[in-house]
Amino acid sequence: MDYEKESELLKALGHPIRLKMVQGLMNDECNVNKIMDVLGIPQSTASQHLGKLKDKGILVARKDGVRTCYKIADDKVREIIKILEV
Amino acid sequence: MDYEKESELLKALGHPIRLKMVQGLMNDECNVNKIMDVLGIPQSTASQHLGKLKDKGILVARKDGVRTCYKIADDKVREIIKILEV
DNA sequence: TCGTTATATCTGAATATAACAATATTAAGA
DNA sequence: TCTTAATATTGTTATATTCAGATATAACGA
Repeated sequence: MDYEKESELLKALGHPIRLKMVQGLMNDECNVNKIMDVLGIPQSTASQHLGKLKDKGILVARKDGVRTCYKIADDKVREIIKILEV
Repeated sequence: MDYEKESELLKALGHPIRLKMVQGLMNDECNVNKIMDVLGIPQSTASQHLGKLKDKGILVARKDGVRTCYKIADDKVREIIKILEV
């Protein structure tokens, strides 16, 4: 196991807002605007958390005009979320 | 899902030393002294990390005379480690 | 081009975490 | 009781994270 890498992954998931974001993306892709509304947080805060999730390879971003759609990029992450959902 | 609680769990696992500790405890229980030697870190550092893992309910401690044996207390944690090991 | 919308980046203050030496505590044996 | 070994706690310093306002950038329609 690459302890540095995997612990970074866990740390990135280890924040309530980011955990909500990732779980919310388990089913559908979503844009920052929508995520921001659902979570009730300022736009810059949402963007920063999404940026961190992207940096760690948890999410990938796809540009669609002005919008940015994020989705889960790592199957390990999906499995971890499922375990926590039980 | 209790986002606060689960994200605290992930955050506690999200440190290379703590991840190594928990993985090392997947098979056998272990005392601080041994863990410290294996990881090559000062005793106080090891104790603090173990303390945090205990606080978050990831490990339980059992006193055996002067020794303290830690073991994994949470099956979700075992599953997460297994996923990361693949 | 201008205005608007969506998103990202910058910035600084507040807070949290990390490391580790020093010290305290506790248990067991001489 | 005195010593020693194992572990926990405390204090300090360095570093990282979080939040949110301000600002920048980019795409689109009028």
